[in-house]
Amino acid sequence: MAARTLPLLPGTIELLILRALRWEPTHSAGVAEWIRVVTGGVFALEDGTVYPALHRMEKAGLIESEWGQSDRHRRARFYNLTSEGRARLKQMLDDWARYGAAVDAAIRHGYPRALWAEAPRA
Amino acid sequence: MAARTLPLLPGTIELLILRALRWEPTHSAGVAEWIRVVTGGVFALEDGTVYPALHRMEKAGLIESEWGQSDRHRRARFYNLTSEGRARLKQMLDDWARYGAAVDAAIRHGYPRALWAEAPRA
DNA sequence: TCTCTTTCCCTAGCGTCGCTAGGGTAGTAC
DNA sequence: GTACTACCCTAGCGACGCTAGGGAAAGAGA
Repeated sequence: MAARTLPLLPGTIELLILRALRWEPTHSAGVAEWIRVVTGGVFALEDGTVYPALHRMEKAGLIESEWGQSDRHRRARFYNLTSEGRARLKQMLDDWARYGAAVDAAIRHGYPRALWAEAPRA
Repeated sequence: MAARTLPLLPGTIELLILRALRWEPTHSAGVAEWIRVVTGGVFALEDGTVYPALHRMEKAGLIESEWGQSDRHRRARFYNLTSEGRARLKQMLDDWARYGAAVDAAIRHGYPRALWAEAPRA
């Protein structure tokens, strides 16, 4: 577990989508609805945001899809996690934890520069 | 404090930089170093990442700068928070808290869709 | 004095990604 | 059969972080 650095967090959507699909195959509107509900409305994604993300992720092999029928008897494309997607989810959860911890550490840091800087090199 | 939705977090850099400048005017390399140290190396930003961010933020009035001398006797541009920058920092801290809470809520959510979905509308 | 290294400054260009805006089709309701 | 809803999709844009370059100034050592 090396002290790998992290890029500056694009792709929270990916994490949320992977998480939304963890339980059962779901179509786009269902994913968006799940995200909206469980985040208390903090994230409210439009169609046009979710679809490209889903397509990107399918292309990347993280999810797969097939046509089915929605609750309301409409044609709908249901997405499901692949094993690669599950691995990715695991990694993203880990990254998120480290990311959040790092930002929190910076936020809570209480000392001015003079006190954290190392002594001048020899 | 309405249940405003949040965009999907670009600009963690901005938060980190504002936080780095909270204590005293610091030049670019100092900011990058502070971020690297307090995040335990999780974020290691290059010059080319920090400068555009600083310029953007100065243009936006969040920080201001003047030439000075670094610890190592080099010409260096020291950045400082403006009052607008402090207000922005406050807001970003709040946003970050809500953002993190929302993502955490989604991550910890333990129920499949069938159990969170509302009953079908009348 | 001359060269090398370090420190700090800066920009161009690229790829990714979320978002807005728009449009299409199939099923249901009236 | 007309309106409405649910679900699908894409184009194009702007923002942003990143890579990859390069340049000037101060000190160190020969």
